[in-house]
Amino acid sequence: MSLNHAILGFLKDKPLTGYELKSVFDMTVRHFWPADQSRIYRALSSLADEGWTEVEVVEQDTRPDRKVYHITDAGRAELHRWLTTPLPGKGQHHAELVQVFFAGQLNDGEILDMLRRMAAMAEAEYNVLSSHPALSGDCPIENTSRSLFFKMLTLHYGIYISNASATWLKETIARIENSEHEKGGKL
Amino acid sequence: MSLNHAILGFLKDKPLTGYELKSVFDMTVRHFWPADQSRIYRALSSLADEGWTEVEVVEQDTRPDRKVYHITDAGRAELHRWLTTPLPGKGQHHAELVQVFFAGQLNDGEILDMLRRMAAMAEAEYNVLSSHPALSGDCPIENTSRSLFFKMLTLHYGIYISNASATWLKETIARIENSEHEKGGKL
DNA sequence: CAGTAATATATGTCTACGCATATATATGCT
DNA sequence: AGCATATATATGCGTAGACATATATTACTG
Repeated sequence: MSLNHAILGFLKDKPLTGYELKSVFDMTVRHFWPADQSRIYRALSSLADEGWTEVEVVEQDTRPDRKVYHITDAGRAELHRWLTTPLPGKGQHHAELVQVFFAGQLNDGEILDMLRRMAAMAEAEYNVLSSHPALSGDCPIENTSRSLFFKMLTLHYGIYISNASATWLKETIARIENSEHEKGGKL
Repeated sequence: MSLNHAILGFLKDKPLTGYELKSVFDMTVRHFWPADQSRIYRALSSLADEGWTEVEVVEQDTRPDRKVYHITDAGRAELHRWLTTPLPGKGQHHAELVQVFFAGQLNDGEILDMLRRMAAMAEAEYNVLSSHPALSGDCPIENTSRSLFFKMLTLHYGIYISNASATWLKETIARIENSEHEKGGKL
């Protein structure tokens, strides 16, 4: 399970609590691996059950005790195993494309609303990623320059793909505005 | 739920059985909406429960009776409602990017294996989509030229994105072969 | 003074999805 | 003769994920 292994990946750098992990996920991998708070806590339980992490309970007076998770040797081995194992390439479910696929049933106004909305989403995504703090050297996690290189790669991938997506949508909108779909224009 | 609405989309053209729907899904929307056989049958049950379809049982001697599903007026209304409703933009989970994100923990040989494998997958996807029968005019479902226009759009999107993905991976591989990640090269 | 955000963990529950399996028969291939 | 494939539907089960809610305190902001 990728969530478990992503957590191991973060814990390898530094011991963390569930609460801290939630904000680390949000600051770094949110755009390709959004993680729900409740799932992080449950994943942390299962990692400890399997012996891949150990819990250090830090008592606090005024707040709930912090449970700081440390990766074990077994956890490091499991992380390495997973990182070098090909993933079963599961087809992604892309509900927006289902809407496009059946858009012929709508009138042009409805279709343009749909596509403009999607284009706005793709552009917003592009803008969010393009203004990511890591791009201005403000990196929220500890990194060697080597590990930073690969973390930045995923950000650049997101920028690249959201840009491609937005471009495709804008071109499609332009084609529909020119009524190509009614003139039998070639794709 | 998109599966339910995709089924309604197909049934609007033509009444179909679960078995037929499975092959229609595989021939048309598989690349952005893979549908498990068991899920299709369960979806069909729930569509009938909600009154969006009606079942016509066609008896057969040697095989199980065919249950042909027809869309109802309520079903057509629901389909239109869904097609014109913005989807809650859920972040996709992309496990391969998790592997790239933590790839700094691997050695260069392991990383190149990973990226070459991913590039091969992306290229394979690109090749499959590029040789889709619909591109040579061999279209497996009934279509007006208007509805065909939008169905083709999703195919072109897949080709466009898988190409972008493969290009990004190949460029990344080249950069690592040139050891940019060890020279502190800029991204 | 009241409301909200931050710190911190945890459970309950629903749904979608994936995989396996069950049942039954005809046809075609090797 | 045996095996795979196509036709046809259905249930069982495990897991991941989404969303809500519970608990408890401090610190800030209007």
